[in-house]
Amino acid sequence: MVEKQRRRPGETREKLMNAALTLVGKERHFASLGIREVTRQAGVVPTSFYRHFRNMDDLGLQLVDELGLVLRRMMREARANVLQADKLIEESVAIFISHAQANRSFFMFMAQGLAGESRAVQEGIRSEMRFFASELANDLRRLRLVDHLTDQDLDMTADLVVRSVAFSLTDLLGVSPDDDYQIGQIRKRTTRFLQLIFVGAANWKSPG
Amino acid sequence: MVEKQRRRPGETREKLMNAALTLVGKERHFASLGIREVTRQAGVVPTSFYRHFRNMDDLGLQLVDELGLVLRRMMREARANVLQADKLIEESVAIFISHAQANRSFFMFMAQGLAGESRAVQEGIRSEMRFFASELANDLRRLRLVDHLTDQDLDMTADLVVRSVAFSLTDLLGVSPDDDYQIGQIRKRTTRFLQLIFVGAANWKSPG
DNA sequence: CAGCCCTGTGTACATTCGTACACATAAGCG
DNA sequence: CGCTTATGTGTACGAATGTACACAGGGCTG
Repeated sequence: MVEKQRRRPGETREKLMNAALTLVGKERHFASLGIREVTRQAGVVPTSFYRHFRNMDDLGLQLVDELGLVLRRMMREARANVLQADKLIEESVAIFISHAQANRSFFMFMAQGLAGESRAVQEGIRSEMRFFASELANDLRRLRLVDHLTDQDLDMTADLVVRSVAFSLTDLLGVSPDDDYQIGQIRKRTTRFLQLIFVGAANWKSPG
Repeated sequence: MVEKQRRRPGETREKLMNAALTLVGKERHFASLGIREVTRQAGVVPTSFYRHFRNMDDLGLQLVDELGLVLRRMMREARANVLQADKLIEESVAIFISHAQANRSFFMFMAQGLAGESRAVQEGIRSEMRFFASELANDLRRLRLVDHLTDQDLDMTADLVVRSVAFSLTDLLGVSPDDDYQIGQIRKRTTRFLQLIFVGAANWKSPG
C-alpha cells in the first residue's frame, strides 16, 4: 500500500556511506558508530543496512575505496597547478589543505582509521598512503629536483613527506574549519616541515 | 553477609584503567569501549565504575595523565643512556621502540587518542607531545649540535622529529610484537627519517 | 505478461547498555 | 565507641542495539 517510487540504484548505499561520514564529521569516532545510528542518520530503516554491507567494517572498507578517489583527485589537481618548482611546496600544501577542508569528513575518517580498530581498514588506508607516496616519488624523479638521490632514498623522502602532511591532518581537524588564522598557522608550519625535509634531501648522502 | 576485606585504596580504579588498556591492546578502539565492558574485564560490578570516573571520557583523561608518566620515564632513560652524540639517533629510536613494546597498550591508546572522539583526550595527548618536543628541543640546545638554528627553528625541528616518531607508532602497532624482522625494519626506517631531518636542520637557513 | 531478483519496509526479540537506588563493609576520626 | 565517608555489591529498569524474518513493489528478462 505504501507507494515507493524506484530511486536511482545505489542511492541508499550512498546515503548510508554519507551518513557515516557525516557522523564522523561531528566529532564521532567511526569505531563507535552503530548500524542503527547510521541508518537513522541516513533516514532509512535499520534492516536496509544489510542490503549493502555485511557490517560496519565492510562499510569502512568501502569508504576507504572512495577515499582513494578523493586522494587521486587531489593529486591530479596538484599536478596541474604546480607547474614551476619555485613555489612547489607552498602550493602543494595549500592544495592539500583546501581539499582537506572540502572533504573534512573523509580526511577525518582517514586520520581515525590509521589507528582504528578494523585491521582491514587500517591496512587499506596505509596502502592508499603508500600509493600516494610512491606517486609523489615519481613526480620528484620526473622534476629532477633531487637528482643525486637513489631511488630508495627518494622513496624514503616521499614517505616522510606524506607522513608529515598526514600528521598535520590531526592538527587541521582539531581546529574549527572557520578559524582561518589557525589554519594559516598550520599551513605555514606544514610548509616549513616540508622545506626542512627537502633541505635534508638536498644534502643527503646515502649511508654506506 | 558477604565478607570483603579492605583492599589497597585505589585498587579498583587501577583495575579499571588497566582493563581499558587491556581492551585497547586487543585491537579494540577506546572510543568503542563501554562502561560495562570495562568493568567486566576488570572483574568488577558495573556500578563500581562511578566511584572513580564520571564516564569513559573521564577515564580517558586519567589515562592521559599516566601516559605522561610513561613518556617522562622514557625521556629520562634516553637522557641517561645517550651520552655521546655519536649514536644519538639510533639509540634514541631503539629506546623508544623498546618502550613502545613494553607499554604497547599505552602507546596504542596514544595513537588512537590523536584522532579520538573526546576533544579533551585529544588535547591532552597533543599537549603531552608538545611537552615532549619542547624537552627535546632543550636537549638539542644543550648538546649544541645544531648551534646555528634560532630557537624557533629548533622547536620546529624537534616538533617534526616527535611527529615522525609518533607516526612510526602506527607502523609499530600494526605488526605483531614478536615480528622482530618487521620491527627492525621500522626501527631502521625511523632512524633514517630522523637522520634526514637532522641533515635538513644542519643545512637549514632561516627564511628571511 | 509472468516470474524473479533486488531493494526497501515493518515487526519482533533477545541482548546489552547506562545508570539509579538501596545496602554493606571498612577506615578514619572525634 | 559511634559517626561519617569512601568504596564495593546486588538489583532493577528503560532505552538502545544487532539481527532474523516475512512482506511489498519496481525493473529486468524470459
